[in-house]
Amino acid sequence: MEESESTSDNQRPWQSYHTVYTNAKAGMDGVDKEKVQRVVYEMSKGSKYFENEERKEAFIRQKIEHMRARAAKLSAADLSHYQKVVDKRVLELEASRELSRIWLHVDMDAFYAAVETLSDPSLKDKPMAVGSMSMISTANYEARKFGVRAAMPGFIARKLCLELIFVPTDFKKYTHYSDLTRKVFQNYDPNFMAASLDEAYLDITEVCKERGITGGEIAEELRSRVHEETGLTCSAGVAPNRLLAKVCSDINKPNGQFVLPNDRIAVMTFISSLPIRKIGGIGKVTENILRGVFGINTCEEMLQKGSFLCALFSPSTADFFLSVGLGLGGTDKPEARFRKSISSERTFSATQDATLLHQKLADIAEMLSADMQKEGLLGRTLTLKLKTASFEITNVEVGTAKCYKEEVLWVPQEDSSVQREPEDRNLDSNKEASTSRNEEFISSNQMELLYWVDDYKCSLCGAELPSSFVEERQEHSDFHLAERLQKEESVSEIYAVDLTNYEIYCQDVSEGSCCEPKAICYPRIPSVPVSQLSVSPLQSSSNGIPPKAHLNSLQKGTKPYKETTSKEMKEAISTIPSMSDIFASSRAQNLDLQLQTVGPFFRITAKSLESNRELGRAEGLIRVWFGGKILHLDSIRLKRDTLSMERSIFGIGLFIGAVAIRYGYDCGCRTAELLAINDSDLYHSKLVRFYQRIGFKTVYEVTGSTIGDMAHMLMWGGIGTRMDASIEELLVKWCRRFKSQD
DNA sequence: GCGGATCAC
DNA sequence: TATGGTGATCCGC
Repeated sequence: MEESESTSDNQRPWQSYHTVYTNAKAGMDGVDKEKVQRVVYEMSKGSKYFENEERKEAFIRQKIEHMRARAAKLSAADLSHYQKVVDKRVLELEASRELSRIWLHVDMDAFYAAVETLSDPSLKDKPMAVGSMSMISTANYEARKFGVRAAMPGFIARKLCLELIFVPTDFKKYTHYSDLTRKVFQNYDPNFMAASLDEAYLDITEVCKERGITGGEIAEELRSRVHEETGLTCSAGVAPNRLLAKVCSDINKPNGQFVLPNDRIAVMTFISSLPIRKIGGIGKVTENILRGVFGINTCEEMLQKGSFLCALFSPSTADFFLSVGLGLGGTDKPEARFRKSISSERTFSATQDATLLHQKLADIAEMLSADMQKEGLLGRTLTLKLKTASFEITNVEVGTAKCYKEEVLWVPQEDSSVQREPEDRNLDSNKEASTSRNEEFISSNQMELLYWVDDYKCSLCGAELPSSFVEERQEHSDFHLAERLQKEESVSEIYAVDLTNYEIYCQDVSEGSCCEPKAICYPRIPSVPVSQLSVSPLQSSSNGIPPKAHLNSLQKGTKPYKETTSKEMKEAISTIPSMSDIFASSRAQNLDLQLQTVGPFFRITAKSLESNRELGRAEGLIRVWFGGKILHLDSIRLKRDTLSMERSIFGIGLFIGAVAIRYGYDCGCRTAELLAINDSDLYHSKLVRFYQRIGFKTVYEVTGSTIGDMAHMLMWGGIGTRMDASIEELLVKWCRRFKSQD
């Protein structure tokens, strides 16, 4: 069997390319499947998409082999044990069989295409597809004769049918007609379950009883009423449960119906020869596995191979398979279903342009944000999805309660036209420069190692500090840290501002990392053409209340923030340094601090009152996130002049930080976030320690070693340590520092 | 809880 | 030239 397949592969290679398009589908009878297969193969061959499909198929084959081996290892004793499990489970499932309800599944015929034909009757009888050259949503029956079908890219469809007419999708129109159909459904089951714009499940038990007519008669009537209301045809299936009703509605498509009586024998007969692929939930992969490993083709065989299924699949999956074999599924009252996620994704041509990618992310984030606002929803988990040019997909998920790395989701506060100042992006330059700089930097690290000679003298400058001066030693160490950072800055003008680093990341990811998740060895990751953002799961919120209030009132067991604050904390908050405290205190140190804001962005500069020269600055922005506002710190940098000063580096950093934090507090932020960039291990650890001393806590290490980190790096502009701090806690912690100076 | 995979429309 | 967008679920760590 295998051999004959592989020899035929050599002569007719298209036979080995398994697309979903050749799968039996209504209106596809009489199609020259061989030709379709060949055309699809010829059009796909050599493309990135094709290569990815081959990878996926190889993976599935491997999975099948693995499972075969496991099945072969099962002993007679194992099998008899699992057979007992099956017998017991089948009895239980059988006992749960529900034959008293009548379900109806309605499925509009070629819905989008039919609606388009209503608005343009000239399309009637012509092969037509709704969609674009890249993707087809629906094809009318004329087009299906050529093998054109949903989910097929348009350019392949055109090859199959040269006269094919393309009509762009128009969801407004489809929604309108969908609403019309639903008004009809309403009359038969006010609680009908809409499965999509063009499909619904109705529990018609009551209507049948009340009117004393059969399910088939209801189906006829409903279909003709739908036609009267919309001019569209639909097909229906009537059966004792939803799973079967769905299968039935497909049997006499289009414009037909099929009734499966509420009778156990009828159901079992129906199911016995039914190909498993007809069952909702069994797709291409599952079908291949079940056939490849166990030789299962029909639902009946699910029961025959029950012991194997129980042995090799999880209980829930095995349960599903067994109920399919029994023709069970979906009879429960439709419970209130609520949305569990909301997402936005876009496909674009491959690029490595970091600015462009960032813009895409921002756009998508905006769309998502808008959708969520429209729906009045809040998220708890954020997922970033990336699809590379080779169609590999990777997700990064993050709980927003723990971590706020979604810089891309900042929502401009009032003026959305505010742009980042151009200064921030003046380094669209060469990664070579950056890389070599790093190498040089690393190689020179050793001479920069600080230790205390004889536990007394600084190895770098000879300063003398006994070990008992813990704080002073730390500050001295920070001094050298800043010195080092400063030197680097002098090599390349701007170091600390992010965004410009994207190029490095893209480069590192694309050429540096070889990723081997699971058994497949992927080649290098190329550019990143697709990105998706989604948020899940959701907690809905009633209208009009600001997000902050929502989060508090919705999180179970979590009292509003203020209430959880301890008494001591409350007292401390009342004494936290005000902005004027901080400014006064800084002037006492001959420091001139300034805070500038442009829209959501801010910059804090520290100048020497004596020399009027800049000593350091911090930049960042206030971004709105679902749980409230967040103070996002891009950088805290200290200037060269700072190094020659007597006063502690830590002190100046603290002053600048304090203004930023106080500003964030005044803006209503509860959290501050930053990335301690890791360009070299030595200074990174010091940087982290510096921020730790200020009061930040590590939330995540972005190492760049996993595919997933790619997303982090895109968002944060580098590898390093993501750190967060509670703004109130910081201010409380610092209060003595500033109050006492007053 | 996270990330990958599958499925449906 | 070119293979989508949205939402759900399950499995394995």
